[in-house]
Amino acid sequence: MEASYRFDTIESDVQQRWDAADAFAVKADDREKFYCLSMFPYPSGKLHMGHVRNYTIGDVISRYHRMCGRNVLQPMGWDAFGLPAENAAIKNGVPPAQWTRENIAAMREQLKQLGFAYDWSREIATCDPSYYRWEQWLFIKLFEKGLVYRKESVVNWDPVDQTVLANEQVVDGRGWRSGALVEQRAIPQWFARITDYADELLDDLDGLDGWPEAVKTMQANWIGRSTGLEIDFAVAGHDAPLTVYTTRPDTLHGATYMALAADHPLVAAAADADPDLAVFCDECRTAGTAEADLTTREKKGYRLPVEAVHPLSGAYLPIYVANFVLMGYGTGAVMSVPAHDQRDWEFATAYDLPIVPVVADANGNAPDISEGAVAEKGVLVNSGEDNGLDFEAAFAAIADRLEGRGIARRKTQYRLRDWGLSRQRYWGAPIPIIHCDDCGPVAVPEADLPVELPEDVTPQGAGSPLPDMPEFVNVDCPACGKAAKRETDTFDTFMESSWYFARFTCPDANAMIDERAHYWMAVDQYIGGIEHAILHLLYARFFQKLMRDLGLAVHDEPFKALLTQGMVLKDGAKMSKSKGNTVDPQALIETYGADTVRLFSMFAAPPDQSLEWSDAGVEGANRFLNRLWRLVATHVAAGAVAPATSAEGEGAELRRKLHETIAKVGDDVGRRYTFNTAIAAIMELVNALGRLDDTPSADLQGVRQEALTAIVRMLAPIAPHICDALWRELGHDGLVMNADWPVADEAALVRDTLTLVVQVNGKVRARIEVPADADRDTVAAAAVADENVTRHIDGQPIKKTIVVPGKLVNLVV
RNA sequence: GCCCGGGUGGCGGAACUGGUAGACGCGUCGGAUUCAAAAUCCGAUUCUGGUGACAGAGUGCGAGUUCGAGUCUCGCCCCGGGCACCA
Repeated sequence: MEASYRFDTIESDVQQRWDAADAFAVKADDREKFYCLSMFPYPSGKLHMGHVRNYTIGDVISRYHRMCGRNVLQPMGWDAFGLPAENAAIKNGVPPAQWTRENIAAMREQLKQLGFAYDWSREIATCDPSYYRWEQWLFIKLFEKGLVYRKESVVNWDPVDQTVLANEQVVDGRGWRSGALVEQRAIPQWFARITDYADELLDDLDGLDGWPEAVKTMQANWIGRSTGLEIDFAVAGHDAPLTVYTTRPDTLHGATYMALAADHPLVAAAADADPDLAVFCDECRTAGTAEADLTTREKKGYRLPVEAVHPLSGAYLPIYVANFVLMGYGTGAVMSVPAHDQRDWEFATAYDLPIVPVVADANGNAPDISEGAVAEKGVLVNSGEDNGLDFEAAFAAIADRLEGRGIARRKTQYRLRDWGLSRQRYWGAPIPIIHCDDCGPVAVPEADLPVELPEDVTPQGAGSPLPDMPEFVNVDCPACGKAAKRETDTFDTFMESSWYFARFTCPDANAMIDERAHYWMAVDQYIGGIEHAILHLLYARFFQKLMRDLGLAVHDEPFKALLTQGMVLKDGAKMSKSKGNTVDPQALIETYGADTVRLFSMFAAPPDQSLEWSDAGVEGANRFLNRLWRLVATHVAAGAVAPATSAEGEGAELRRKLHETIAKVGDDVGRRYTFNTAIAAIMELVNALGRLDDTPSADLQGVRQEALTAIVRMLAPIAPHICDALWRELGHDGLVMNADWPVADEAALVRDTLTLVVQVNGKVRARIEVPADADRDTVAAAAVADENVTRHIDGQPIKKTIVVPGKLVNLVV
């Protein structure tokens, strides 16, 4: 064999073997299936390190399960609609369709170079009409079932560019291109009733054992199910009451004012008579719609000339318009209890409103509210007949009383809002609706799907070109036949990524999905960035349930297990062009080969943590592969091999190390997903083999053959090209990916003696060697007998002896 | 601001169930090889004191629980992700 490691010839040769064998195409069979999916990329132009890391993790898991004998599906595709294509079109004058398809071709090439084991026959690009026609179809089904509806909703409007801006395109309240102050405009948009599924989406989290707790917690908090009380406050001089929702009816006695959204009907009426109020309301509306902006801005209010009546005390409470209350949340009105809610406290302090504590602290005293609100639950004070009740009792008593008077209702509420599906953009899937003056919005008939997006178009920057295309817009109403207009909004791109995992199981199905999905779904392992913990993953779970309820799918959840990948950093910061700290994977592949890049990506950090990129570390990974290659070359040169027979001595030691490593690597790769520690263990074993003579005894040569055969298989999922080549150099036939994953020989793991740590008062004072089967007393006696231990005991009586079998002895004096 | 993570040598990280802190790799230093260099190989490498055996300190900061805490509890600081139109 070649004396040195030539990654370039090896990688191209091995990839040709895979292609010739069509090694990654799969179909349903009798074996246990394993569906491994990495989040598909947006085709931005070329791969970045985050992609390399994500897809290497997925490939390692896929190849491991293949070697364990499972029928592994690992597909790849393109999340091809989105804003960057339109930006590129404006900048370069290239149609988004062309730009996107060129990027896909380039990135597909890079993925192939990296040697990922994808079944390319299943490739999907979401901008293809053959894909998005089925989400148009789904939308129509939801429309028929009443699960999508139209309502007014606010968008960021750039008055100069005459276009709707994404939140990302609003910088400090101004349009990123025009610099104009962004306005908020309400326009009719399509929404999906994800709130109808809120309970199921929340409750089913409990069954997702393979998901990180952090993600489940984030989703649960996002859905935010609460049980509270809806209370009507009478408004002096008005017939209509002011309705609020609270999860803390126990604090009702402490309500000292009310706060309303600028768009609340009560405010609108008052604003007609008060120009200053109208101005204030406009200011409230100019701020962005992002929740972060809303909660961090300075709290401002404007007092209305009307007052509310406290339902228990009958006191008159001032009513403010407040810039931190939004009409879109709850009822658009809040009862403010400044003693027990921090936001209310800040507002009350700023506007000099009374702050009345009504929940006692742990000692039963009125809490200290001089520095801020106290939100902890406790026993009521200053609350008249409700004094002394705890949270549950106070909730029940107050709810019962108000319900009895017909001015309150117990209610379960969600923080989750319905999903806005409409985007006023060109590069997306058209919403299959026709607007007719007589019939209203009418679904495009199924036979007319897909509604194809005209592709030979280059947006110029002043909004979507679709409304200006009569050939697209003008159409006859499918219901009455009269002239009508096509909807020109397109879908949110989360639509495409909410069901692609199911389409991969049957990419050519003449339906959204077919029965092949029943075999492959659910995804056994899903891998992607933690930044998708809420939105994408929640929408995908929602779609799975929609597809189930339409009779298309049989599974309740799309992803059995989830691995959230950490970010790739350089110099402690996220890689970005503006910071100039990017690393181009292409250059590294060309310098060191795909296997080195893959190996370093897996070695530098566990997958769920952020990874600090290091060029020196890449060289280290490359050095290791060189060393492994030379080790195999030396071994092969040493000649014929007898089977390993070692029962004692150096051979037995080495075999124990080998089988300990096999056990550890199997656990690290198969259960823990800590590929970094698996690689470290393999490196230790390779180091141990490197200490042998080049031409050892026949016995040791046999052990070395056994070890190298195991190492090459264990490393094959991570560095598949070099391992495939080494597999054949070691005298094996076929592809290493079709070999069996090694299994540890229990007999080789047996130890005669153990090393225990001896502590005196919790400090390590000695290490002792004891027989593996030594009992407690023998171990304790050996510990006390140690010279250094005796010195530290210093004649003092031993009060307590703690023996942890196989680990340590602690002597307490 | 709210929700969710993270913080360990000069650096990336290891320590899985409360039981030897620093595996493995990088870097650095010393040595071998070489005419010389690269590559490769060997050794050392948490800090402080000591020739050494060894001793003391040490896992963001401050308290606590425990025979024993990087790991558990409470309070803080800093960094990152998400916050509904970036994907």
